[in-house]
Amino acid sequence: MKKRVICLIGPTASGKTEIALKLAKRIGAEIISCDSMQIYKGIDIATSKPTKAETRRIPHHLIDVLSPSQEYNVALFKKSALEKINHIHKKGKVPLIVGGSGLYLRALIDGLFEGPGRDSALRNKLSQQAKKYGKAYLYRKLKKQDPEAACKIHPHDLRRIIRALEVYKLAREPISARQKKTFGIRDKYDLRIFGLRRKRDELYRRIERRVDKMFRKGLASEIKRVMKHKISRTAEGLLGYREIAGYLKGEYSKDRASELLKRNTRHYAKRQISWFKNEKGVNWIELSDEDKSQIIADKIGLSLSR
RNA sequence: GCCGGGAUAGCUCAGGUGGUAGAGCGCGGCCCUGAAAAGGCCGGCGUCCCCAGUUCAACUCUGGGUCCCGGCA
Repeated sequence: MKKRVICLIGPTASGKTEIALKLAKRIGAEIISCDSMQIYKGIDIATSKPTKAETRRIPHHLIDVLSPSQEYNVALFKKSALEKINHIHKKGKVPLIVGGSGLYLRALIDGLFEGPGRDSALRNKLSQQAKKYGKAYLYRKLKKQDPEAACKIHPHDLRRIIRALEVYKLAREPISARQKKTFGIRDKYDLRIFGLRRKRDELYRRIERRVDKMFRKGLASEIKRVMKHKISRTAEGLLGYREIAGYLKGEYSKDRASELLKRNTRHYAKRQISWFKNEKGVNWIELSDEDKSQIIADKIGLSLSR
């Protein structure tokens, strides 16, 4: 009999954390965070982490493990998530994977191609070339090496062009060929995926309320603290980092920073919605403002026991 | 009150010897496999302030209004 793995996904501010805690309690689960930013220590407000009291009640994994100066990526996530799943199963408990990093989740359940990791020196070299000769130069190169990948990648999408060239150079095989050879845990476990959905305007209102709350809780001083130390490229992408840094440097007002953060978070939520739409096998749960998280958690729990 | 400047997409603004108009942002949609809270792509019929005149044709010219912004009183 296959062991069970449960996933809870949804866009930012959809209410994952709260429902996950209640569900975990009900079914005796331990939570694995599927989140590229909650992995970082010292960034709590900006990432809306569960509180210390909450993580004491329900064991959480892959939260607070890296310093913001360290890089993180899908491959690292996948590896440690697999370990955690095993570890939790051995304890006779059920792993509950919760988060909004869509790529991470997909890489975990459908697999990540076996490829060379990033090579910073090579990437630097390539991006220098792009600056010197233009993106089109690199794109033409890719077209010659790997026409299939070039076909999928937009000529302006420099990041993906570079990655494809990087893989070709290091692996001596096109990325498009490698990407076909992936396997994940979809069939290995009894996988149940639940997705949270809300009406667009309600979700956006929740985002705005959450950002206001972050400011009240001291978002600005948290970012100020983070800015004092070296920060990795990954952590730098955190929503709130650039927006608050601009305010702290005196480029614009606090209100403007809040406005920007709200807008950028809305854009982010939209991208998540787009991404999750293509996720296979999701049981979507339509939520509204009136729904209580306990009742939703109970519903999910009930559907799992049938 | 006088003298300038302005009124065009949700917002900020371009524009045109008269042939019904664009950019950025927002907003909406989408793509995505080692930076993913990142990165990329696509989408514009809108009373061109109102009224009258000239004209085959006015958002564009002329006259008269209305409102806004400067300066001077």
